[in-house]
Amino acid sequence: MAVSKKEEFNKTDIEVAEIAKALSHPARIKILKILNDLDSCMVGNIVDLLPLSQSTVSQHLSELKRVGLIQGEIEGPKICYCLKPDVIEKAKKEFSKLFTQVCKC
Amino acid sequence: MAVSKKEEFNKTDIEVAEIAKALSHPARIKILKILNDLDSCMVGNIVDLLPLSQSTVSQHLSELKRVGLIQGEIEGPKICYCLKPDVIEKAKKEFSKLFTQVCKC
DNA sequence: TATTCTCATCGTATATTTACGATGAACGAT
DNA sequence: ATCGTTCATCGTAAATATACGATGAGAATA
Repeated sequence: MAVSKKEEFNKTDIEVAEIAKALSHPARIKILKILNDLDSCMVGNIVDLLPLSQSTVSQHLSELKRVGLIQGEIEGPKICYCLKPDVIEKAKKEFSKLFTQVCKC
Repeated sequence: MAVSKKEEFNKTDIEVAEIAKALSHPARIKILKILNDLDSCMVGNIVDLLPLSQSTVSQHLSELKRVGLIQGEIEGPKICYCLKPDVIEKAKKEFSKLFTQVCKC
């Protein structure tokens, strides 16, 4: 695509778009729900619940981690992933604000 | 990417992901805001407010139209685009539900 | 009818995303 | 020290997204 022009927009719009991008695949939506449901949050557990390979799931986790919606902590040979409620809360507010702003109400 | 596996997820997650995808570019976020601000909503007006070519803007409008967030009505040689508040309202609720569900609160 | 305006679509180039298997690093257990 | 487990990353292939200019269709206007 030649050259991206995303940076030419305002910071808030870019931020919301980034979060939206992280949520733009059903696997990532489901991962968030899984992390909310499970106590233990090994990658293997998540892989078992998705129709995707381990490496693909790992990529999806990276994308969610990139925007800060989740975090991973090393726990021996395993990695414990979990939600970051403060970031999710912030995202919730930003989306709510956007929709309200744009909803003529 | 070999073959997409998106259809293998549940319908609700796919729907939310689709809306998120439509919101995953700052140009499209801005277009929603522009449509909310302007009375007249010709494509040309939108193009003037974005750092993108007419054809690119047209593609972004198509994506928003595809998921139903906006609609376009022919008005002579022009096309009047406008928001679809009911769909936006629905999207707002779905995102709110997702974040609440996933926020441990 | 010819011209102009408005916009979608086509063709194209390049970037990014999605998917997988293979590999290797890090760690615990034997 | 070796082995098994766990996971990220690499390499790769194919699909999709982003961007543009060119073209053409449709409608109003001259």
